[in-house]
Amino acid sequence: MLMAALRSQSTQLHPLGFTKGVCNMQQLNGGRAFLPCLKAEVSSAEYDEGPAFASVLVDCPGATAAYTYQIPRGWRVQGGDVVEVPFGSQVVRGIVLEVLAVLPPSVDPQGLRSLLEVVDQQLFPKDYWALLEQIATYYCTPLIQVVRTALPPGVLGRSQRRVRLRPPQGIPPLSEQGQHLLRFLQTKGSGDYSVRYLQQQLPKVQRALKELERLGLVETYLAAAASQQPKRQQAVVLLNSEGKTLTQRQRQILRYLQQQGRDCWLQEVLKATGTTPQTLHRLAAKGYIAIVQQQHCRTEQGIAVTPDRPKTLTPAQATALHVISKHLDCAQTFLLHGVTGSGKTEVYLQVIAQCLGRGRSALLLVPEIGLTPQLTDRVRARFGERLLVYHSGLSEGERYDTWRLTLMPEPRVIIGTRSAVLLPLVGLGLIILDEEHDSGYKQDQPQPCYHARTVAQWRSRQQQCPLILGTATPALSTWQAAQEGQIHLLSLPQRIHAAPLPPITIVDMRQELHRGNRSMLSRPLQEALENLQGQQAILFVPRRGHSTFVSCRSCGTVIYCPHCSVSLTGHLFGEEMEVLRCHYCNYTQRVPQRCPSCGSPYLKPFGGGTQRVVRELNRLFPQLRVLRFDSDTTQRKGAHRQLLTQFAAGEADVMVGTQMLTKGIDLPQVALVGILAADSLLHLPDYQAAERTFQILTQVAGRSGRGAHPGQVILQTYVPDHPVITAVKAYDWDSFATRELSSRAPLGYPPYAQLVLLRLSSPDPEDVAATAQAIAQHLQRLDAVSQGDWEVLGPAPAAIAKIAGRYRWQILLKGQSLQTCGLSQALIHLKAECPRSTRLSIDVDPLNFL
DNA sequence: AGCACGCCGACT
DNA sequence: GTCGGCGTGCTC
Repeated sequence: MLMAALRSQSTQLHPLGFTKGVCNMQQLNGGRAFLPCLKAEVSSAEYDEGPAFASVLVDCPGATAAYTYQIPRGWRVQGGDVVEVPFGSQVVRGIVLEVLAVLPPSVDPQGLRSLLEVVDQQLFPKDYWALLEQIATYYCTPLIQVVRTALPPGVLGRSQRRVRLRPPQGIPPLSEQGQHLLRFLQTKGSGDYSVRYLQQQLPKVQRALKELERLGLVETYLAAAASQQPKRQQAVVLLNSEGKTLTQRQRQILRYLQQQGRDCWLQEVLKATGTTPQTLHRLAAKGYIAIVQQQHCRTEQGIAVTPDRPKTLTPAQATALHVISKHLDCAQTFLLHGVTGSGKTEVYLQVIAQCLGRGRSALLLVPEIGLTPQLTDRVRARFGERLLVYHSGLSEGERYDTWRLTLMPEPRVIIGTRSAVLLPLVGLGLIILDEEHDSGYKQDQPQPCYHARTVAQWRSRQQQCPLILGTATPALSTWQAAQEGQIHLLSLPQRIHAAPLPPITIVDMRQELHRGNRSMLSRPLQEALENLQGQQAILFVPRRGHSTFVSCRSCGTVIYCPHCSVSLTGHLFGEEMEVLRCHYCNYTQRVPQRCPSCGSPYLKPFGGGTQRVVRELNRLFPQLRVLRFDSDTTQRKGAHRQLLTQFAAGEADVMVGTQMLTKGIDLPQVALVGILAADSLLHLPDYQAAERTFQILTQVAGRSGRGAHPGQVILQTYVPDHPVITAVKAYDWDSFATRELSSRAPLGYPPYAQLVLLRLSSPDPEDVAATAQAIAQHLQRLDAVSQGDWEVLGPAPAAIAKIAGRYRWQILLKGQSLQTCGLSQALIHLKAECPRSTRLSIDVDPLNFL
């Protein structure tokens, strides 16, 4: 309740507290921008108007309300400032919500403490703050947690308690633990550790620490939170390019600077002109150049690509572009529904160009950055230095700098994953979600469990700019909204150059078995592989190592993870050595020699993971060169790109891979796509199984025949008559969507209702079960539920009943619009009802039910 | 998250 | 009696 009051209050007050959000922007420098400066000058004379207090949102779990602090005399503090404050025995950071002239009556003046430091300023443009509050409200997440996910690393963060050795002195008698700890500190490195680390490494550290501290052998101290700072480098500024007293060398340097037409990094000049720092300093002394410290932005630099020009559009592309460009000032959402290979990207690029031309930035969201190097390259080729890339794989420095750059209104193209929708993005004029159906846009791990599409829709409304959702296989909710007219539907029904979609052949695997073919590769697929004739093939195996579990052929026992209730998956290390690994917690063990249950030696991997397919291929077609493309082989940084490049260059004939193959890969030489086990997707325990299957199969099929060759697709299944399979075969999106929607309506599944999933977990199986029961009962008593607007399903153990030693239960809520029924507040307060051992997470509009 | 405070079981 | 386990509650 306090939080709610605070929130509504602060929303009203913010316009006073927040300034424009962008401060002293340095001028751009040859396409290279500099970061906004960090700290405003503090002058004691001007702000001497009596006591002031700051209401601070503290970055500390369990502290969701705001706390009031004294602002030291002469400090200039505003809403949105990041500050460091004392909090209990620690020092933490927080955000100033508002500045108060009088102390709220609820705060005891005796216990009042002061701000310690202003760490950062002007990070929250007014609109941006409103967006974060909207996310917090909609996704039932404390505001501070939303702020924490939105800010780049190194802005928040807390101090840590550390220990260090004091100068050596006589060693008095010590307890066993004391000796142990002292020896640990002395032998390992500097003898300076965080208490947290020591607690993980050694038993009973607390006690031993106190002992050593009492005897003066060690001291503990509070280390400040690690801050990111803009990086500074020496730069050369040209002041005067003409002069009489110049040497040959000096003239050459000045000419170079003149040609560049911008400030250059000192290192860059040295390298380019082959000169020495002394020469440059001599030029500076003569007044021709200045050498200054400037901020250097750590933004991801792509490999150099040859510039690219806009392409001629097909009539359908041209129509789509024309319609969108008439709405560049409207908060209109478009569904760009284009079959695979229909040239959606070219439409994006040309809309982006128009947006930039109007001086506004464009945000291009992709499901996973590593999977779309081709798209990134194309954007870079078209827009060069205006491109910024943002995703969680960047270094902390890169993320910090890129984040700050988007505070400046300079028009840019930002390409990024889900989290990029949370960038401040001042001057935003266009948002594009490529592959909008992809579930990678939904966060389901830490709260807020936001969907990038939902947040993008809010931003589009806030900024009065268009939002383009592009895909060949829309999410059903998107499709439904388009049918109802809330979204403007734009179709690209044909491939570029009117290339046909590859025909799909369905192979009934039951008959294959009947005919005595026990291989994972059906005869038609084997024949197609034999007849590749220099062209390339992709074999798709749903899910990594799906059903490569190890089972005993004698008694049927399957080896499971001791921590999670999932079977372990076999992995090849080198040639033969099999290792078993858990997909959830990464527990790893060797394959046992004998079955742990019956002792039989016939313990064998089962089913067809990517590795087994590769082995089978090698056995049947030793002449074919095979590449494996899954999360094992693409873990290294840049491995995605490397594998794709290798394949594109024709260094392999067949690529065997998982889901990753479905995404944005454009390989003209692929003439054959084989789908090995379509069924395992269809039968997942999930109401979206049909939708997902249709999407994945259609996307994979679309990888074929993108070049001059027509291409073909062979789809293996045990249920050839399943409506999803027949719809995929016919490329009949409309009838599939209609059918699927009409089956969801009576069950009250989205888009006909809203779902909220409560996930509970605890190391104690009885604790979770009991808590889940208690919460479900509590929910039953709420007005929205007892009046029948909302339904409580469960509690039930989760499909994966245990992950990383925690037992999991869930409760599903189903109803109409969470926002209007007053349930959100009740959900937020549920956390307080859980015992410490159980964790509760609230997932609004969940997509992942495992 | 830390950290203090406080209430029960096994020892000098 | 006290030391030391960890369950509960608070931090402006």
